Amino acid sequence: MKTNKNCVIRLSRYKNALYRLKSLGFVKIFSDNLADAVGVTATQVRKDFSQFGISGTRKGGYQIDDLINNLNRLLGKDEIHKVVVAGIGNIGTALLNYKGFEKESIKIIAGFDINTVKQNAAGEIPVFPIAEMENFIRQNQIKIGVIAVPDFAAQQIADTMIQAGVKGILNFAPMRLHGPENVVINNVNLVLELENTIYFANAVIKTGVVGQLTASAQPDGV
Amino acid sequence: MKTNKNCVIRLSRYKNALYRLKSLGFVKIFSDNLADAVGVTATQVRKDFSQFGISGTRKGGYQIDDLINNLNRLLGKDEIHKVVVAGIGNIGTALLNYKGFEKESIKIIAGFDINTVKQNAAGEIPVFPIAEMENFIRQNQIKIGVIAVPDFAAQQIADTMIQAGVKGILNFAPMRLHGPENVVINNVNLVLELENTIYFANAVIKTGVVGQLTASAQPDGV
DNA sequence: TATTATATGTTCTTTTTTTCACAACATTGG
DNA sequence: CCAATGTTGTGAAAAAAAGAACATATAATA
Repeated sequence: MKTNKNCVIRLSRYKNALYRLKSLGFVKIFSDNLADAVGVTATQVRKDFSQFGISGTRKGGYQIDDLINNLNRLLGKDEIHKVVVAGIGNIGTALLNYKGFEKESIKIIAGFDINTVKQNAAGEIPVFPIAEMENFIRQNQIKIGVIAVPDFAAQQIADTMIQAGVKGILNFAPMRLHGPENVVINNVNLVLELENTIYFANAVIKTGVVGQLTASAQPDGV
Repeated sequence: MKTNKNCVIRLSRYKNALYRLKSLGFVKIFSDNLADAVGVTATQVRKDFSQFGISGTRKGGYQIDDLINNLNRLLGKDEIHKVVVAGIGNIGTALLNYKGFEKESIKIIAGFDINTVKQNAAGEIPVFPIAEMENFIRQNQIKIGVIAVPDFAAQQIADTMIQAGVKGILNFAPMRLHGPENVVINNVNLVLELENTIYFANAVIKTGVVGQLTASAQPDGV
């Protein structure tokens, strides 16, 4: 199958929206409702589902529970994913505190920081010295790491993670990280997001309307 | 001119990379170097620049300072942009503490929180009760707001901001916000980013390589 | 059970984005 | 001053993504 990256990202959004709709009491849904909720066209929704072999019934639309199950399966949520976080500053702390991961089968099992004040081996999610990260990753066979350290330290942390066997990195440091072909690095740059927001807002202020933006995020491999 | 959204986002990335390269001592740069630094092709870099009327010299490449100036101008960095942040939790605090905005002409001038413990009118960046936000935005003619409150409160905060005159919102709450056509809402969903990373990492683990992902982020207007 | 209204699944088009290829031009060295 | 080298800028081609349209299936209804 041709794996379309934007498509996968949309799948995540669908799932997200479906959880919300479900919590509102909906049981079934039509492509155009879901399209509205996510901000794409109904055709796109159907096409995405079709591409991944998800089908509904020709007049009844889609069962939300079925959809969620299918999406979870596709997105790999039928197994628990263990994640470690390097850098327990504000963003790292936010992630450690966030309660919304469990239903996604994501479990942050440890944090690492160089600052002894942040360390706390007895916490609900323990925080260890960064020197212990490599061993920890190896021993627990962690495949996903989050980098929330200052930029100057980021590449080194990434290298360590990769060396220890991590295959996916979510990077919040404001720089592009490099790694081998078989590791996915997803960069989220908050400054950049704010800048873009400002740019488009300015465009709106000057021209009236920008229309529907559907711009690029940045899972960039390597 | 046809404003290509992805293109604008790449411009931000170029600028980012250029600052880094400059700090490393580089003075001029070629399209392929920059392409490497950002993770696109050299042609793409030249075409983007061309589209926005930025030019280099045929054998000397581009002067980094010129580029940065041009990009800043294009991205609206020749004026200071005042920003307010609603919700001084972990992410809100991270933004308030971040020192990298100044060189981008972005200035976070106030935070707002419902929790009196977070409030501190005398701080370097003052934090006021959320009830004062609307007036503050009006009086200071703020055009950009950041939402870092829990999901259930997000839409209401957005409505208030928009009512007060905000034209661009950067939303960290894990849900799609709605607003009128002439307001840009840029959603950054950290859970979703982590999920996507996991998905693509799994793909790597199973198939060996995903190749260069260039997937979508989501400035979605409305 | 037959009929009708409605939503899907898919093909075909259109649009957008990216890449290729190369002419034009600047710099460097003889 | 000329040739050799190397990089830009851009039009044309290719690829990818999104959208429109419609045939087909199915739920509801009588």
